[in-house]
Amino acid sequence: MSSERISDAELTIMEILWERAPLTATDVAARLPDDRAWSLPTVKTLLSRLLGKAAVEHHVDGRRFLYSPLIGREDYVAHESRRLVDRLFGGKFMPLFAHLAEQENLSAADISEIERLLQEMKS
Amino acid sequence: MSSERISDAELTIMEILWERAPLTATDVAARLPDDRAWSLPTVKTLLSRLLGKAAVEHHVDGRRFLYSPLIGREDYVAHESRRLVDRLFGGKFMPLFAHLAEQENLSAADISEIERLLQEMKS
DNA sequence: TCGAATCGATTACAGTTGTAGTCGGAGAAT
DNA sequence: ATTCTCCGACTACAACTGTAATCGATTCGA
Repeated sequence: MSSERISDAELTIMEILWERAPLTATDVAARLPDDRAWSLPTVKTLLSRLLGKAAVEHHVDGRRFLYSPLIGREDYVAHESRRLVDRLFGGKFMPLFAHLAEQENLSAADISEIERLLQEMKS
Repeated sequence: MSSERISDAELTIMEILWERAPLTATDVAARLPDDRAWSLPTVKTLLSRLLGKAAVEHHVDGRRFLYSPLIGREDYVAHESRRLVDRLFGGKFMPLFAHLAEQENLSAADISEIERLLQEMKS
């Protein structure tokens, strides 16, 4: 649950923790993508906010904290996808699919792949 | 273009203008959905901000303004969809489709509909 | 043991967002 | 002409965001 929204900057932190956890604040900072080379204080602020939002937890390790995600990536992705569908496509999947299919200019390979997925679902 | 993000409240206004334009601020307020019964000043603030973001334009009609969208709904939807794909699915369409298909629990009718769409695209 | 390096906590600060009040001017009604 | 009403413009203000500096405590190295 925890319907507090995770901001863009916070998501950057979550991605790092989803990839590997637990990590210290310093570890997280070291794994930042190059285009987001934030200072350590910034990383700590973001971690605190995520703690407040119950998106991560920490436990003490000596004199520092080890952070781990509390929200799963799957759950987050599902939540955000649903949000988009609700906001822009009247809550329905098909219009989104139609939009994406048109927009993304699917290759023949993509189409086959989708067909395979559909077959799978039928069974 | 105009990469200024449109906020949630602002989107509510845009939806009204996409459905029908031009409209005065008072008209827009009258068409608000019940769960967003904002005051007239609020609506005017949001319209001003949208003007600042070049998402709407207005022209004078006597002593009031008539507002119309400058950004098309299609463009906005495409932009936001792409944003989601980039943020959460590594910019690729297929993982999003796979996720949605699984999540949304497609009916047999949905599946046929998708297959039909795919056939269409092949030609 | 005494300074240096680290930690987490607290504070900062401007920009955005949600939500609205107030004010001065221009028309409308009398 | 005077008052009332309505409009857009400006102001308000707290919460959230992005980005960081500083501070007090602790520990590590010398």
